[in-house]
Amino acid sequence: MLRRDAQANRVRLLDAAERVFAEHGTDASMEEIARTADIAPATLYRRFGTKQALVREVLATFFGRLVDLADQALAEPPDRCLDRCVELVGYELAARRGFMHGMWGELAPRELVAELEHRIARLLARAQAGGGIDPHVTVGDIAALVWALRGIIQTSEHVAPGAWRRHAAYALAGFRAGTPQDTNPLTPEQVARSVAS
Amino acid sequence: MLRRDAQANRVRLLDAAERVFAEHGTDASMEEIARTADIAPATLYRRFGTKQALVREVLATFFGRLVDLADQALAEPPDRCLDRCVELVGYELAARRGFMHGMWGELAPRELVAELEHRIARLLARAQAGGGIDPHVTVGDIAALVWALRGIIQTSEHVAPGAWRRHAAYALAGFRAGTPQDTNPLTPEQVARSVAS
DNA sequence: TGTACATCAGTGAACGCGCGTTCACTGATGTAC
DNA sequence: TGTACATCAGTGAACGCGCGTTCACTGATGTAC
Repeated sequence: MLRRDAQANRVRLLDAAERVFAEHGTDASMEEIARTADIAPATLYRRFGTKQALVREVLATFFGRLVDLADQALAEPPDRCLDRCVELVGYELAARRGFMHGMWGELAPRELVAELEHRIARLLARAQAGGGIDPHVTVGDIAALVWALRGIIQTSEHVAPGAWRRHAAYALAGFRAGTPQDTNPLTPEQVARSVAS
Repeated sequence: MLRRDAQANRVRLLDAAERVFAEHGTDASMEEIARTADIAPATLYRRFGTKQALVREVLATFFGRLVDLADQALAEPPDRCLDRCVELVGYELAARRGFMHGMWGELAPRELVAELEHRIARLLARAQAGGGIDPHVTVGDIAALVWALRGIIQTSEHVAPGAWRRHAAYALAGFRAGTPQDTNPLTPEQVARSVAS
């Protein structure tokens, strides 16, 4: 059990870390976080041990929010639930642009990611059963859409805000239309010739 | 005019830089690049002045390749040229995963980016005129698709290789189908309530 | 073709800065009586 | 309720490492004759 003052500072530090990371990415220095919280850097270390542990903790609450959003979307009717989930997640990502930097893949909390995938599977099944989504769409395709939005937001949100919404709309339209056979795919030889290795 | 030995080393250094950056991202150290080229770090500085200049130069050849790919795609018939362009660019991005890290937006060569946008505009016009692409699709939408593929490749290429190809196919299907009116958009209040700021 | 010299290339070692992290110490909190 | 003490919190200063960058010097190349 933490002492009262320690607990209060812990909350302030987490708060500062979330804000700083969300804005400047996880490359932001521990010193900046401490300064934002108006607490000495050494205290930050007393509470979280290492920077990695701090990042992990902030990411955990972030993924927790994503899971919440997926739950909200599950309450929508089949023809809207998937769209709603994508939209909510997009807004969340856009509000936390800094988190997009680098690959937090390794620091992501395993259980929460699994949790999220589970919700997405349910959403997708629901949308395929009664929402007109192409049965060939997989959970991986939905995950890819999320990473896609992440990429758009990271790259261009400051210059073309809202571009991710248009992209999501077209991707979802594609999920409904299905993909035609690729009648003229590139052969591996063509790829090798065009793309120097 | 560079001396013969200097010119040769310059090429070797650029080569090493491209390979190292492509694999480990532009966070890779100058020391590693020098080691890869089997040349002393100080020489790297004699040739390129700063790390930023080196990155800039490597990125320029990268964007040059993208422009080339767009040109290749322009030779295809209207119903295939856009798909082909996206496919080629995707392979190129996947082959240079390291470049995806961080935002090279500021270091990207302005003229080549403009050049690329110009080709994309021509490709899009061609595809809209005779290739069945929704007239509402903009150049920004195509750019967003590229950033989207970038995001997917950066995040998941190592765990789900080829996911970007499926995503591209669905997005392009959406570009053909067009987006329906969003009959039930989230209000700003709903967004604010769901996405804590 | 051979030689002498000026020029610029290559380089090992060191510098400086930022940043994650730790130390040694002072101060606040909670508990036992 | 008041006091004494043990425990853990907070902190300014310093440490160490990685990395971009520079220095001072030796060595190769090209050119003039």
